[in-house]
Amino acid sequence: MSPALADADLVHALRRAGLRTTRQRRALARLLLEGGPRHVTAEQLYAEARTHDVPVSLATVYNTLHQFTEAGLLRELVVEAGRSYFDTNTSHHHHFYDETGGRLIDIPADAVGVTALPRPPAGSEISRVDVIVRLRQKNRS
Amino acid sequence: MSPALADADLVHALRRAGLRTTRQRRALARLLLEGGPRHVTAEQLYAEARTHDVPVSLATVYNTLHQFTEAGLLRELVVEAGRSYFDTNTSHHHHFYDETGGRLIDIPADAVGVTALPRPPAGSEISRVDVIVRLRQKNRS
DNA sequence: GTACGTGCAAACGTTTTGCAGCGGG
DNA sequence: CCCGCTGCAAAACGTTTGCACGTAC
Repeated sequence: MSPALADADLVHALRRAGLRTTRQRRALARLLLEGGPRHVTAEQLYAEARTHDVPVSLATVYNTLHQFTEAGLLRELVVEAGRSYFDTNTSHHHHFYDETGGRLIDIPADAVGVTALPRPPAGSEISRVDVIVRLRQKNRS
Repeated sequence: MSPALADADLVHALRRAGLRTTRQRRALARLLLEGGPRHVTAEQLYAEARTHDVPVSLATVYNTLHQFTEAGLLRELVVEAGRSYFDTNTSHHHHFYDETGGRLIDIPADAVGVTALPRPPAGSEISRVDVIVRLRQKNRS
C-alpha cells in the first residue's frame, strides 16, 4: 500500500539525527515514515508495531518518539488533556481536531494568516505557532 | 488587592448557571473570578483554596472546574501533555504559552487573523479555533 | 425529605524512571 | 569492548470514580 522504504534510507535518516540504528528504531521509523503524513499516539504505534511482529516495549516506543521529536523527525502535538500525538509532518502547518473521533487533519500553513501578534515578553522569542481548529459533530436533525 | 465580590453576585452567577450555591463553589468562584483574568490549573486552585483556609478536596476542585466550564464560566485550555489550564476569560481570544515557566498570557482575538480555512469535513462544524504561540527563552549569549 | 454535592481513598490511563542485560559502533 | 539502548516492572503524574455522609433547597 506504500512504497517500500529501503533500509539504507532509514539508516541514513537516523544517523543524520545522531541516533544509533537499532532494530527497534529502524522498525518504528519505517512504520512512521512510510505511507505519507500520519498522526499517531504512543499507544497506537505500540499496537501497530506488535501487529507487524516488531518486538518492542511501550517504554521504548515513548523513548523513541521523544528522541525522534528532539531530532526533528517528528513534531509533538497536544490537543487533548492526557494524550500526545506525534505528527510525521514536521513542516509548518496547522490542524483540524475532530473532538468526537480524536482524529487530526492537516491544514496547510498558507491557509491561515496570523497577523500582527503582540511582541512576546522580553527575553523570550516565538518557538512555534499552533493553530488548532476544533470540530464538533454537526446537529443531525 | 482586588475589588471584593459580594456574596450575592457569586450566588447569582452560580444560580444562573443552574448550580447549587454550596460553600465550596462560592469560595472557588470567588478565588477564580476576583482580581481579573486568570489561568489556573486544578492543583494551583487547590493550593490557593487551602492557603485561604477554604476547606475543599482536590476531587471537588476538579468537579467544580468542570461544572464551571460546562456552565460557560470558564474555558479549558490544553497546551501541555498531562495538564489542563482553566481560563476565567471565556471570550474569544488566544494565548502565548511560556514553555519554560508554564505561564499563559492572553492575546486579543483581533490581533490574530485567520483566513480562508479549508472547509471542515462533511458532518462537522467548527466549535473553536485555538491559537497557541509557544515561547522559548531567548539565547542569553 | 430528597436529590445533589462533598470528601476520601482507591482506580485510572498515560507517561517516566530504575536497573540489569543486550548489542551497535 | 564500551556506551548507549532495550525491556520490564514499578512509580509517578494528573485526573476520575465509587461510595458514605452532609447539605441546599
